[in-house]
Amino acid sequence: MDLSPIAEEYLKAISTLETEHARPIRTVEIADEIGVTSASVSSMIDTLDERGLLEHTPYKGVELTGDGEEIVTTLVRKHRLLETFLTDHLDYRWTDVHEEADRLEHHVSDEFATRLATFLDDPTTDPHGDPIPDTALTVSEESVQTPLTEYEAGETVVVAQVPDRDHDVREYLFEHGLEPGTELYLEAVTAVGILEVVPDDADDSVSIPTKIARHVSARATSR
Amino acid sequence: MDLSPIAEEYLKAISTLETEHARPIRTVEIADEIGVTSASVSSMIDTLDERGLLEHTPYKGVELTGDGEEIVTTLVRKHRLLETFLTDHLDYRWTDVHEEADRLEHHVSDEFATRLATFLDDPTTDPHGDPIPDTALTVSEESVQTPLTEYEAGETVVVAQVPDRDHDVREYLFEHGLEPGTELYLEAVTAVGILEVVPDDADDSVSIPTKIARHVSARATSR
DNA sequence: CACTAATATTAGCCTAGTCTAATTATCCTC
DNA sequence: GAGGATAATTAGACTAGGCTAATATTAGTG
Ligand SMILES: [Mn+2]
Ligand SMILES: [Mn+2]
Ligand SMILES: [Mn+2]
Ligand SMILES: [Mn+2]
Repeated sequence: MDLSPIAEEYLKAISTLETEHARPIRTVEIADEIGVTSASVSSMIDTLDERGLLEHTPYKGVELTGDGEEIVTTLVRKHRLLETFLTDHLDYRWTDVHEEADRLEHHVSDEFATRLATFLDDPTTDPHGDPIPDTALTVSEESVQTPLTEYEAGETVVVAQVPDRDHDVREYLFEHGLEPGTELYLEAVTAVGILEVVPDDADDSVSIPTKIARHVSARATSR
Repeated sequence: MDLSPIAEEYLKAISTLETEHARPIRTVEIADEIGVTSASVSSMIDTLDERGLLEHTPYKGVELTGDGEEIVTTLVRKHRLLETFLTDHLDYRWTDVHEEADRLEHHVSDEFATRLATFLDDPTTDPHGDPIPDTALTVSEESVQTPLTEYEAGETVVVAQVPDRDHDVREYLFEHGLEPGTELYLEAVTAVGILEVVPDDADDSVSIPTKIARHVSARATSR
């Protein structure tokens, strides 16, 4: 039988946490990520385990199986293709596409994804700079990207990735003209950790709190 | 609170039956249309009545209220915009779009519909020739269209509408080269009611059983 | 090593939507 | 106008996913 959108959301959450922590994921972490109680998570873990999508060691945590990961990658591919379509063709702001894609990813068919990818000319990154898995569900090496906080005053970098899920961070970046592709001159790093940067299309410098800059990654300019 | 996709499907079914019969709709008719038991329908009727989306006269039948009709029209608009997108931009055959649209219509936001309509250049008919309600949810007068069976041998007509939901009928029409816009010369109507027609792009005539022709509507050619 | 805090699981209840079986209402025919 | 057929509703049970409260396990601290 087919997996429900809710079950799929659990798999995605577990995958995100695995990438973040590189170790088995605890019940309470999933509960926090999704916003349900630990009791609900325990029960969903049972059903996902029975379907062979994860391995559960009671009182220890869970790990996705190959099958579980495959489902997640399919979802991520659909999600990022949808986000790309929304920004590139429906004129959505890149700050507004995540929620729509997060709903639709569970309802578009594989056929739809294949055809949408062709329509979009097989894009490799989404509007937030995240890689789009290809048809074989291979994720291109997340090219070496470094948090903005690792650079030093005087350097010029290009914004590579911005967070897709945190509304406030998205709005902050949008309002200050930062998005994937924006070139930045790193003017100064203040004592309290605020970065003063000058975007390529602006005259004045913009202050970015560390709390936000930590989640923005950038590449050194090839120039 | 928001309506579930399932509740929305009930409203659509009732609306379809109302259009077809122009009288209050009975429980068993809804059950047949959706494929559930009468007991399930009775219970859903209660919830939709409580929400003011239909009026139920026990043992007599239901009628949609204005609010109920509005929800249906919004769904129909989304459905037909999606079908148009799928055929015109994702290269789906017009025979294959109904099912995808029937799922997605419940999950795309109003914002998405608005933007998709703009992207598509505000189309007024879908790939089956059905009218697309506009933003104000007005359905353009279903322009006078007559079933193919009403025409007589010797006339030339243009196919205006084909059925969107019946898989077998869709396949039959597709395989015989009939779709909205196809021009037909009505060669003969046989005693048993089979129509012999010649599509504009074919040399040979094609036989269409009455059972199918009844569901295809056409306009007399303006030529 | 025992105690406590944190975490996980289980038990039991709720809602939405489904079903079958039982009951009730309506309608049609004689 | 009564009887039987048909349709509608109600009762009661099941599943998925949620919750709270109770219980069990683990881990860390003294
Ligand atoms: Mn996203
Ligand atoms: Mn999602
Ligand atoms: Mn359709
Ligand atoms: Mn539908």
